[in-house]
This record gives sequence, structure tokens and C-alpha cells, in this order.
Amino acid sequence: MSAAKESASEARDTGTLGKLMVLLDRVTHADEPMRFTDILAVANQPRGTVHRQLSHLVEEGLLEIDTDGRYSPGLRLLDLASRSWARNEFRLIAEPHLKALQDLTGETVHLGVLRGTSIIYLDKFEGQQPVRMYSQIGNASPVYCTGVGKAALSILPRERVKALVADLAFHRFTANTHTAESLLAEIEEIRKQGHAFDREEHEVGIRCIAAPIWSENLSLVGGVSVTGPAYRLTVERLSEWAAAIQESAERIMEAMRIGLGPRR
Amino acid sequence: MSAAKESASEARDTGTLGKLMVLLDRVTHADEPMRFTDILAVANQPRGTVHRQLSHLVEEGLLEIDTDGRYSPGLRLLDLASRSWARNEFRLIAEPHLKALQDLTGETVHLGVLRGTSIIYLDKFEGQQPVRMYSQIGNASPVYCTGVGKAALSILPRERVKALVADLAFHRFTANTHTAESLLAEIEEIRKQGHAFDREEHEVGIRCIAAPIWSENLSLVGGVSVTGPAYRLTVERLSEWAAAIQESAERIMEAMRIGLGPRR
DNA sequence: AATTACGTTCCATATAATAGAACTACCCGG
DNA sequence: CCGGGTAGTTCTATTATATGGAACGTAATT
Repeated sequence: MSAAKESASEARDTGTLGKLMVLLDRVTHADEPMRFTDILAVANQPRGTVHRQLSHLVEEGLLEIDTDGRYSPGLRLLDLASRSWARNEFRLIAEPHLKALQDLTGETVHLGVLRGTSIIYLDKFEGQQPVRMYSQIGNASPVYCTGVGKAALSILPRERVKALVADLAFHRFTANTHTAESLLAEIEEIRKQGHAFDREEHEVGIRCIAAPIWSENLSLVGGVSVTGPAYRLTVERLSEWAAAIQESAERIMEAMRIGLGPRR
Repeated sequence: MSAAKESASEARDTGTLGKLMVLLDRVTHADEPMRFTDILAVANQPRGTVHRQLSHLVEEGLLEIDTDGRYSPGLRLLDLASRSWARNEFRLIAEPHLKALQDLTGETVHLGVLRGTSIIYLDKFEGQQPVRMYSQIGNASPVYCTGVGKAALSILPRERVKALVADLAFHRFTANTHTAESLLAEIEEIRKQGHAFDREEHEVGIRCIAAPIWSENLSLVGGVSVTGPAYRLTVERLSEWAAAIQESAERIMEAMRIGLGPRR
């Protein structure tokens, strides 16, 4: 084994696949196509290794390489994901309820689910203009600064929240973004209320209200939210929808019990 | 090496990743969650091997396993794909032109790209109701029964078309679906016309007109299409848009030369 | 033309995947 | 309550694959 590696805290190692996925993540999460050298620099691994790994990813269509030798996410990912999305049971069950909530509020409705320390948005209903599909869907956002994220945390047992928070790196997106302490405090509040707000904690000018959704055994934890521009949506205004959104969450959970309980 | 494998024509073997991707494809392309035994049956590989491979895919979030031990596509795929989509240069460049075409025709406009023997839909603009996002996007459809597919083939050199057609398994979706011979014949026609029709060849009741889009070195081959219900859109009616759609394709190609040529 | 940066290929070695079997848990019928 | 099948998991020597260091091309730069 080579030396100079023990300092890194990235203890991820599912073998070959794990290493490849780390690389794939790096390239897909970059803002623009990366050249070989750029990737090599952040991968701290030998040139030959990185080169072969990239070649394999390209061969499988997970990455693509343009004529300038720059790597971008591959289209194969789209095909795989479209199945993942179309078949997702949680999303299918929630769909009509999200639509109803959109009709009621006239604002954007999101469905999200907790994965690790992120909220992944599964669906979105926008009111006005033709939706730019995919827009938000599939995006992973930090738990600590999204309504859905905080709502989701509020129904987890306290030890699990603590453990999860310990894993978080709190990035200060806005002046209102939580720290570990303030987050834990607010979660207690949310537990009592049954709903969570996002008071411009992720993005200035954006507020939301969210309610948690969970399965009995907590194998699925997420939430619904109603989101909109801060100039139009004060916290008071959002509060008026608290009952509706919590009811909507309840109905989705009810539908899950029926839909997922007995085989199909 | 074990015997009883040479009959299969699946000569895909990029090493470890390749094998895992075959498995991942199997599960994501199924219509419903698969149990371990189901996967084992189609994978013809030893139990231990399949089990470990699935475990690795689950660990990486590419697959998910529910409480009944059934495997489904994982949400990690969504996150990866959303980046792939959002950053796709071809899609970004084409976007305004697709919108314009939608405004002009009032019908659904698709953008697709050739990958192997499939067309992958990259974007979609629908007129009327709020779009169900992801709907079609990311889906891979056979070249031989889609307007975009046939348009794309029409600009490839004849040998390449021949080779590609030889790889195809023609599934008869409707009474109008092409065979190898009729497809090759129509491609010649499309070469002259500059646009292709789909005369209910994939789905009864759906017709479309498409124009090809390609980069100089053919590293990118695809097309735009206008699609709609057959009762409203006769081939004559569609023909009226032939000039517009070809012009739209031209403009997209022009934009690509500018946008992709000089770095950025 | 010389120099440097960048990307690719090679090959002995180390590492991870493989395959077969043994093991466990569960379900169903007698 | 027991036996026998079915479904899924774990174990381990063997084999295949990935690794990494260095050597090799091949542009770009001056």
C-alpha cells in the first residue's frame, strides 16, 4: 500500500465501483467539462489509474469526452434516471396530492425525500408558465436549509438527528442559514408545530412551508413544501396554509399505507 | 471460464463496471421491482456473484432494496442525471429554437440525439397543460420507428447506416413499423427531402415530422421533431411545417458552430 | 528546433471479484 | 410439531482485474 493517504477522511471504499462513483460524482458535479489534468489533480491517484477509470466510465456512457478531451456527464445517465423517476412509488402516490396543493395555493409545490444528509427533490408542480422539466427534480439540497429537510429531521428520533447533524458541514448560504445549534433548536420547535419554514435560509428571496412525510419504519422520510418569493409570501401568509399542507402530507401517508402495505 | 455462455450474443465486457452496468440496466428497465431470484435467473451467473454485485449497487445508491427484498432503481441516479441534463450543451443551445417551433406549430416539440441504436430524448416542449416533467425526457426509443431517428440516420454515411441496421432487432410496434428493407428505402427518400415522417410507426394515433441535426464530424447526430395526434395531423398538414422545422434545425446547427467552436 | 506540458500505453504486482458450497431463515404441507 | 423445499446470505481459496510507476507519444510554447 502506498503511503500519504491516511490523512484524507474519505473512507469510502466499496471496491472498484465505489472508486468509480467518486470519480463520476466529481465530474458530474463540476460546473463545466473537466480536462484530464483537472480531474487528476483532485483525484489524488496515479495518472494511469485515473485514465483507465475515466475510459471505463466513458465506454459505459456514464461520462462523455468531447473532441478537446474534456469530460462531461454522459447521456446514459438520463436513460437510467428516467426509469428511476417514472417508477418511483412514493412519487406516483403523492402526485395527485401535490397537484391539489398546487391548485389550492397557486404556488410551487415540491416533493422531497431524505437521502443521507441531503434532500432529493422527486417532483415539482409549478403554477404559471410551462414548467422547465428536470429543473429542480433530482437535485440534492442540504437538509439544514430547506423546509422539507427540516420537516424530515423533525420526525426522526433525536439520536439519529444528532448523528446526522454531526456529519454535516454547515455552509452559510444566506444570513439566515442555520448552524448546528440553531438547527437542533428549531427542530424541537417543528416537532411541536408539525410543519417547518424556510425563512430565506437557502436562497435570499425564497421562503417556504413544509410538512413531513414518513413511513412507519422510517425507511422513507421526506416531505412536501409550498415555495415562493419572499416579497409575496410572508411567514404569516405561509402559516395560513399550514393546516392544508399537513393534511396533504397526512393523505399521502394514508395512500402509502394502502398502496404499499398489501402487495400492490 | 465456465461453459454454457457462448450462445449469448452479449459480448459486452468492460470488466467489473461493464458487468455491473448490465445488471443495473436489467433492473432499471424492468417494469417493476425484481426479487433476487428473478435477477439471478436472467443474469446467468453464480448466486454469490450476483448477490455481491447487487449489494455494491445498493451501497452506491444506484439500486434500492425494499423491505421485501425487491430491487428498484436508486435515487442516486436522479441526482447524477439532473446534472447531466442541466449541463448538456446541445440541449442548452437548442432550447430557444425548440420553444420557437412550439409557438409556431402549437404541437409538441422534441429534441433527440442518437446513441448507439437508440434515440434519447433530451428535451420536450408541450403547449397546453403543465408538462409532466421527465415524462419522455431521457427515454431511449428505437431509431427505426421515430421521426428523429430516421432523420438522424439520413445524414450518416451509407455504410454506417447499414452497419447500424444490421445490429437492430426490428420489433413490430404497429402495422406501419419498418422492416430493415423498408427502412433503408425510406432513408434514401429522406436524404432527398431533408425531413422525415413518423406515420404511426411507433404508436398508433401518433404522427410526426422531423429534421436532422448534426455536427461536422458527426460526433453528434440527432434531430428536432413536431409530434401530435394523427386525427389532427395528417401527413399533408405536417408537410406544411417542413420548411420551418428544417430551418429550425439549421439555426440550431449554426448556433452549435458558434457556441461549440471557440471555447466559450 | 528545443522544451515543456499533457495525454496515453505498458506490464509486473497487488487487490478485488469470482464461483462454488456451506449456512441460515423462512414458508408450506402433512 | 416436524420435514423439505425455497429464498437469501456468508465464507474462502482461486482467478481475474485493477493498480501504479515508468516509459512513450504527441501536441502546444517560445
